[in-house]
Amino acid sequence: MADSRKARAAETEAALKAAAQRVFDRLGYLNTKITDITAEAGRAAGSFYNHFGSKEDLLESLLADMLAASDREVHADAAHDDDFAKRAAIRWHVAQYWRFFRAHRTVILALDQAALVDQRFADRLTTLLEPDLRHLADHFAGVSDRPAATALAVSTLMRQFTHAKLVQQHPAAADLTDDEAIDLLTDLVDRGVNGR
Amino acid sequence: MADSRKARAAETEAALKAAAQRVFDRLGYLNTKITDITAEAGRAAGSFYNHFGSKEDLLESLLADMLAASDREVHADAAHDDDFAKRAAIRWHVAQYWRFFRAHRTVILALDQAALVDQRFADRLTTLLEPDLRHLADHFAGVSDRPAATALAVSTLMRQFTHAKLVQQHPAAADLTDDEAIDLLTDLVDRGVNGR
DNA sequence: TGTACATCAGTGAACGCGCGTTCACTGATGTAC
DNA sequence: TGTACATCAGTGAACGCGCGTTCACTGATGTAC
Repeated sequence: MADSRKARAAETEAALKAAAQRVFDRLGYLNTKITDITAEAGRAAGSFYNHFGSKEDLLESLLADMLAASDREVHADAAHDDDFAKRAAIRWHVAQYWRFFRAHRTVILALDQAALVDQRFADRLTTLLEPDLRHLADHFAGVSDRPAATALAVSTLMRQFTHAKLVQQHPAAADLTDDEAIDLLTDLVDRGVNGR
Repeated sequence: MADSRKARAAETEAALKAAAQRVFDRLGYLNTKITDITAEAGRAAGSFYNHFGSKEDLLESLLADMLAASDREVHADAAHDDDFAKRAAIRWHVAQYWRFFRAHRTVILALDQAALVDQRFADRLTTLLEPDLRHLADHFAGVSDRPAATALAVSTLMRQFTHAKLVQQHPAAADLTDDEAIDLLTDLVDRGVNGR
């Protein structure tokens, strides 16, 4: 076969990415050394640099994968109800976020950690999240007199609560099923803005 | 004077702590090198180890200071209304948290960063925050059927929104005064649990 | 189809930078007599 | 009160560890003729 070399390279690159995710999960992005990743992937240390310029570069690559997957997921969904006066519309968005976080938590957390020590990543992340936040703010425009700030509050609430439950496995949320957690958040937001 | 030596040592230690806070503010805890701190304090690198065993040790010391200050602040306050069916009681707690975060933000953020890469700090932090969370959960007991999870959600909301506004200076919250921010959070929580 | 050479992915030992940490030294302060 | 010695805070050059990064080498795959 004329391109088994390219195939081998692609295989190694994929193996490094997969290994990176497992190690990030175990040690956290910041605590992970290049050689942790290559060891987990069963390759030599030098191999890493055939595929990525640095750990940050690899993370960028994982981010690109996540965004591609996210685009696919969003387009797969039918047009959604955006009337936040209705509880059901709010619940749909909360559930959407919950699923997204659950699917991509390793990369999301790695990005958070990278943003903490690297201003470039912090700016990058803000820019990436901005459209989602604006989208949320649009939904709040009909039901709140401060849609932008409310959207920010609600998105931070979802982000952190999801993190507490799914990553920290915080005892205060331990006995909630996913659906119960989604309902709890939905109620807080629905009543919080609709005053029901 | 018989103890001007002790006084000098105490002065240097205080200078190192103050310098550390300024540098943490500027670079973040994780990005700060020991020599950044000693340089900021105008001392030699070796001087650091006369007072602290490590950067973590210094942070522990700042944490102790913060807890002492926090105890004083709490005791200075008169007994507060704990009936969360009343908006005023909720607002008092939100405002209290806001003030605390504003006063101690540098140390709180440093602790967050330390917890990210050091499990010891993460556990430490969870243990330290546990009483506050329980306190909050008690207040929610009368108005929510899931007081523990609600307390967690509300505390993460306050933590992150305060962070977004006071640290990131997020554009979506830029035009809010402190009082407006506190009112927005109060409304979300009050309506969110009391369904008004 | 076979042979000779070129290219490429992968290897891992070695290099070197950054930074935490040490330690012999200084000068000032405290103590003993 | 004065002198001699001890103690201590602070100094900064030097040391060494950890880890990112390089690079000469290997063996396999692709290409030219």
